[in-house]
Amino acid sequence: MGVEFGGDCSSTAALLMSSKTAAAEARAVRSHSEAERRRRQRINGHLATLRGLLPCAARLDKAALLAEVVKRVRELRKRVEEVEVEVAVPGEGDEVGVEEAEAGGGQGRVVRAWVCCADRPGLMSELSRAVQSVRARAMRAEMVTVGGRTRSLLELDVGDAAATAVTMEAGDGRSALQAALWAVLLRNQTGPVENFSKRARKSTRFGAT
Amino acid sequence: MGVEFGGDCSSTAALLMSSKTAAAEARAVRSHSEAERRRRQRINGHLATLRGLLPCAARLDKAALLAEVVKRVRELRKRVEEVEVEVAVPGEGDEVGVEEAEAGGGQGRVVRAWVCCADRPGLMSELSRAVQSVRARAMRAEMVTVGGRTRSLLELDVGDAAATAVTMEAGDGRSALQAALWAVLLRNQTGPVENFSKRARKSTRFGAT
DNA sequence: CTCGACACGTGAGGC
DNA sequence: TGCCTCACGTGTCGA
Repeated sequence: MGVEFGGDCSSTAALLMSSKTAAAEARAVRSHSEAERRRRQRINGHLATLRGLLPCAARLDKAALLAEVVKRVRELRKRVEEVEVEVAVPGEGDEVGVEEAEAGGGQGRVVRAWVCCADRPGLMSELSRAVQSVRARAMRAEMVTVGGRTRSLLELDVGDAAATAVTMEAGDGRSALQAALWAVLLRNQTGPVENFSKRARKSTRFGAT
Repeated sequence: MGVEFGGDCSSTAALLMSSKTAAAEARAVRSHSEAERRRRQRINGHLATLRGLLPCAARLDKAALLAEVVKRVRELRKRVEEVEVEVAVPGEGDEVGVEEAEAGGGQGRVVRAWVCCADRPGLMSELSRAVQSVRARAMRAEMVTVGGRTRSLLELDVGDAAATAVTMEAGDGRSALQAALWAVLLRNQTGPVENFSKRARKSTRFGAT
């Protein structure tokens, strides 16, 4: 309302203010609105792309769509961090690690163990036997091999560890597991155990987050 | 420009058009602009959240930010589809599947196999031996166990399969692998093989995208 | 001064 | 009718 009368007002204003920039301003104003329109097109185009990318979020409020996008990004980011950062590309050095997992699962102690070494046939079986040898159970295992080197991550349920090894403390259980894993790793080597400590790197990280 | 004169124009218009809705429209107009302002706040709020969520995309154009978000969502969606949809939560029915992977890795045929069955100690070792029995090599393995049921995904390098089994065609190699995996699965059962086909579900999906 | 990005108010259209 | 969402043109600030 009042816009159709605004023509008179603005023309009056134009006559009053700048006399020389009459048609020049007209072009400037038009280019301005066109540029703004293009900007909106870019934004809404990306918004439409996101709408297509999200499965459930067709026909959604522009704001609600963005909220949904935020949710999805958070979910996916968490998923990736869970499984991808942990099992990274195998490193150059041989490595064995054991650490307590955060107390999320509930009953039974959960331990996270990883081994990085040269790949060889049967390695998976040997690791599995090592796990069994300390009375642990693999809840979840992941392994990646590239360029002849392999890295395995084992999420182990060590039950109520005290029951299976009454005389052991928790620390002994961990080092038993670690020793078994080291044994698997060293079975690959030419010489026996004399370079044991030399090959040990940042093993048995504990409580790292 | 002309807006400061618009006050006169609009009041004139108000006097001319509807005499009774004078102050009512004033309130309506104000509420409208306020609502619109709130709408903008919601959108920009979510936009800011996304800005914080993306690592590299601080201080970015609003449109460029959305483009970056689109990119991230595509990346993450691909990642998740690669490793998470395949290794989903173990189903209720026993299942063995073998399929050719897309030709991404380069040399050597890559086969993707999965097994879903009841969990038991030593299952991992048996699966590993089954893989070895068909002269395949595990490039990558993933396994998830929940509620006593387990599902494993194996990405196998079957080398140049023709070399290890000269008389075999590719199809025979696949079914050999599948038979070995079925053998592992059935070792768990009470009765032997009579319910073989009853337990077979959507096994040996092939070429699915 | 021009260009690009932003927030604002406003008209149109959908429940 | 009122409320809501959207696109539009515009004023404004900063390179």
